[in-house]
Amino acid sequence: MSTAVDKRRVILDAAVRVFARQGFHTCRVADIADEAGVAYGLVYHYFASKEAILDTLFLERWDVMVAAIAEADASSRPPREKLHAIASFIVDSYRHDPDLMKVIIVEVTRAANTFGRTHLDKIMQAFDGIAAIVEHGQRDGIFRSEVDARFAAQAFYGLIEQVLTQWIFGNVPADAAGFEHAKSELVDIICGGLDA
Amino acid sequence: MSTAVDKRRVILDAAVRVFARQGFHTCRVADIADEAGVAYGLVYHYFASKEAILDTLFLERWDVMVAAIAEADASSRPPREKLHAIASFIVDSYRHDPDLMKVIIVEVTRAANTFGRTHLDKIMQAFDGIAAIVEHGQRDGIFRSEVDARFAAQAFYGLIEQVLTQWIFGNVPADAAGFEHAKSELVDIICGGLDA
Amino acid sequence: MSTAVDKRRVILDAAVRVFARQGFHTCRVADIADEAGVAYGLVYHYFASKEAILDTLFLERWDVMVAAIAEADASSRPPREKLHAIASFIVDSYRHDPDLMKVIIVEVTRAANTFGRTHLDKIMQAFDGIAAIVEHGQRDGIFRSEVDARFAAQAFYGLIEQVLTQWIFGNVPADAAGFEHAKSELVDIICGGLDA
Amino acid sequence: MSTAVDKRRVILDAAVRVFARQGFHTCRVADIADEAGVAYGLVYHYFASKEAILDTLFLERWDVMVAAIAEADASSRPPREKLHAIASFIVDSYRHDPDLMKVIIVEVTRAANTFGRTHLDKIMQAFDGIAAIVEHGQRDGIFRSEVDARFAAQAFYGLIEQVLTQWIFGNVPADAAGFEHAKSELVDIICGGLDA
DNA sequence: CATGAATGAGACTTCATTCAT
DNA sequence: TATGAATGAAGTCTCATTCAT
Repeated sequence: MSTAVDKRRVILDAAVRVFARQGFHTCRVADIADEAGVAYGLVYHYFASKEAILDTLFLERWDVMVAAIAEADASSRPPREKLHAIASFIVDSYRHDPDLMKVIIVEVTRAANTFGRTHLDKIMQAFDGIAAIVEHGQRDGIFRSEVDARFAAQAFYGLIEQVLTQWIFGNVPADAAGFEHAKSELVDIICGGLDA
Repeated sequence: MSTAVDKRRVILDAAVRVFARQGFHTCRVADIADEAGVAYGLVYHYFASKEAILDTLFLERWDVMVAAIAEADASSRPPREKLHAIASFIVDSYRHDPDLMKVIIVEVTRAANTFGRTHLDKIMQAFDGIAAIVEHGQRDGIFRSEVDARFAAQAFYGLIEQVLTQWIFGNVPADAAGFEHAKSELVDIICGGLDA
Repeated sequence: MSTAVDKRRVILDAAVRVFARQGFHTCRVADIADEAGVAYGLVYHYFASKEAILDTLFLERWDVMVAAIAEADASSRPPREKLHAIASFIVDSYRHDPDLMKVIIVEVTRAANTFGRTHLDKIMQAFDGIAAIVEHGQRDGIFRSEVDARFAAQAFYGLIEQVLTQWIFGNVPADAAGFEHAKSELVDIICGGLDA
Repeated sequence: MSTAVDKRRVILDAAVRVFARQGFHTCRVADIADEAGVAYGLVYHYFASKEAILDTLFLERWDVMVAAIAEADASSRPPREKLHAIASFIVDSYRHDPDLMKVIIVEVTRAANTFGRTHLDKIMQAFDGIAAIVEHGQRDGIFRSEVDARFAAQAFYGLIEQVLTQWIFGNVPADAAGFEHAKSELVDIICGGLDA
C-alpha cells in the first residue's frame, strides 16, 4: 500500500538524527529504536549491526555526490564553474540535511581509524573526480600546470570540509547568506589564491 | 636520579602508539598499560581517566603549535613565508612523530562529537593565529582584501589537515621528498590559487 | 488432494536435518523454516514452539521402538534372538534415518537436563520392555538369575547407545558391514560376556 | 597468604553446582557469579567465556580418569580386576562429587553436538585405555578373542555411563549399597554375560 | 609508587514468539 | 493456510574505574 510506512526508512532517518546528536560511538541502538518509534529488534531485522546503518547512510549519499562531481566535469563549463557546482552541491546538501552531512563527515569521512578506512575507496572516488576537473582545466590552459592535480583536489575538498566543520561546530552561523557566501568564497580562494 | 624512568612519560608515549594503532574508542586502558610495560593500576595513578590521557597528549602538543603560529606572525617576514613557516612546523611535526599527529588530528581535531568539541577553544586559537597572519598580509597590501581572513584561515588549515590525512591514510607516500614538496605546494596553492 | 504436500510433515523432516546438523540449542526456528522452504510463521501455525517440534519427532519414533521391543518379547524365540531383534531394530533405524536417530539420542535420550527429563517415562518404557525380556530369559533358565534384570536392561541399552554414538561422532565407519557386525557383536557381548 | 581464597577455584566450584542444577545452556553467567558470591566481571577475569569454564572443569577431571585407566592397566592384576578398578574409580568419582560427574557426562561426554565433539580426542583416550586392557586380557587368554577390543571398550564405557545416568536421573537410589553393588554387577555383566 | 584483582553498569546482538494481513 | 514484519526479553561479554595490599 502506498500509505504504508517504510520502517526501514524510518529507522535510517532516525539514525541520522541520533548519530548527529550523540555521535556514533556514544549512542545506543536503543536510542535509534526509540527515536524511530519502533521496537528494538526491528532495527536488527533490517540491519545487521549498528555499523551497517552508518554504512548504508554513507553510501546512499556519497554515491550521489560522486555522481554530481562526475556530472559537473562532464559539462562544457569553465573549470571554475565546475568547482563552483561541486561546492554548491555539497553546501546545499548540508543546507538540506545538516544532520546527514554531519554524520557523514564526522563519523565516516574524518574517522580515519574506523569507517574512513573502511570506505577509503569510495572517498577517493570523490577526490579522483575533482582531480579530473583540475586536470582538464590545466589541459585547457585555464589552471596553472605547476600544481599537482591530485594535491589540488585534496586542497579543495579539505577546504570545503573545513567550512562545513565550522558550521557543524557552530562556530559560524549557518544561514542562507552564509551558505551562498561560502560557495563563492570557497571557489574564489582555491582559484584566485590569497595573493593580491 | 636522572636515570630513573618517568613512568608518567612512558605511559603517555605508549598511549600515543596505542591510540594511533587502534584508535581511542577501540583500545582499552589495558592495552596502554601493556604497551607501556607497567601495571594496570599505575595508569590511574597518573591519570584520572582514559580521556585525561588524550587530553594531556593534545594539549602538550597543541600549545606548542599555537605558540609556533604566534611566533611566525611575530616575525617581519612576508606573509607567504609566515604561512610557509606554519606549514613547515606542522609537516615537520608529522615527520618527527607521525603517531602523535595522527592521534591529535583523528581523535581530537576532527572529532566534532567528542574531543573536538571539548577543545574547541584551543583549536580556535590556531585559527585565530592564522587569521591574524592573513589580516596582516591584507593590511600590508600583500594579500587581497576581498577574502575573509577567518575564512582563509580555515581554508589553509583545512588544506594542511587534508594533506596530513592522506599520509595518515597511507594514500600518499610519506617520505622526505613528499614532506618538502607538500610544504611548498601547500603555500603555493593557498597563495597563488589555481588560476593561470 | 493426494498430491498436496503436507507442510507439517515437510517442517518435521526439515527440523530433523537442522537439529542433526546444528543441534537443537544452536539452531534457530528460522533455520528450520528455511530448510523446509516455508514461511517463518508457518512453523508456528503447526507447532506451538520449537520444543514441540522436537517432542513430536521423539514421540513419533520412540513409540514405534517401544512397540518393537514389546513385539520382540511377545514372540516365542529364545531371549538372545529377542535381544538381537531389538538391536536390529535400533541399528536399522539408524541405517534408515541416521539424522532422526541422532536427534533422538543426542537431544532427547542423552539430554538429562532438558528433554531427557521431560520424556523420562517414555524412555523408561523401553528399559522396562528390555528388562522383561531378561526376566523371561531368567525364568526360562536361559539367562543367569544372579543378574538384576533392570540393571541388565540398562547395560544393554547403554551399550547400543554407545555404539550409535560412535557412528554419530563419526569415529567408526557406518557402512552396511558395520551395521550387521554391530548387531551380532552387541548381542554376543551382552550375552556371552568377555570371559573366555 | 595461605588463608587467601582462590577466587578462581571458588568460581569453578560454583559453576559445577550451577551447571548440575540448571544445565549449561539454561544457566546464566550471572548465576555462577551469584553462586560463587563474586562480582559478575570476575568470572570473565578468570575465564574467557562460559564455555571455557566447562572446558576447564572437564579437562581437570577427565585427565585424572585417563590416568586412572592407564594405571589400572599397568598393574599385574587379572583383567577383570582391572575393569573393576575402572568401574570403582568412576563410581567413586560420582559418589564423591556427583554434581561434577553429572556435568561432565551430561554436558560434555554425551553432548555430541557441542562439547562432546570438541573434546572428542580426550574422550577417545579413555576408550583407548579400556581397549588396551581388553586386548591384554585377550592376549593372555583370559578374554575371548572373537570380541573386538574397541567394541568391547565402548560397551563397557557405555554401560557405566548408563548406570550413572540412572543415578543422575534419580531413577535408582544412589546410596552406598547401590554404589558397591553397581561396581560388581557392572563387571559381572560385561565379563560374565547374561548367558547361564 | 606500584600491582592487578575486583567491581558492576552498560551495550550489542539474538531469537522465540506474536500478530496483522 | 500462509507470510514475514514486529516485538522485546534475555544473556554474553566488555571494560573503565576502584581498591586493598
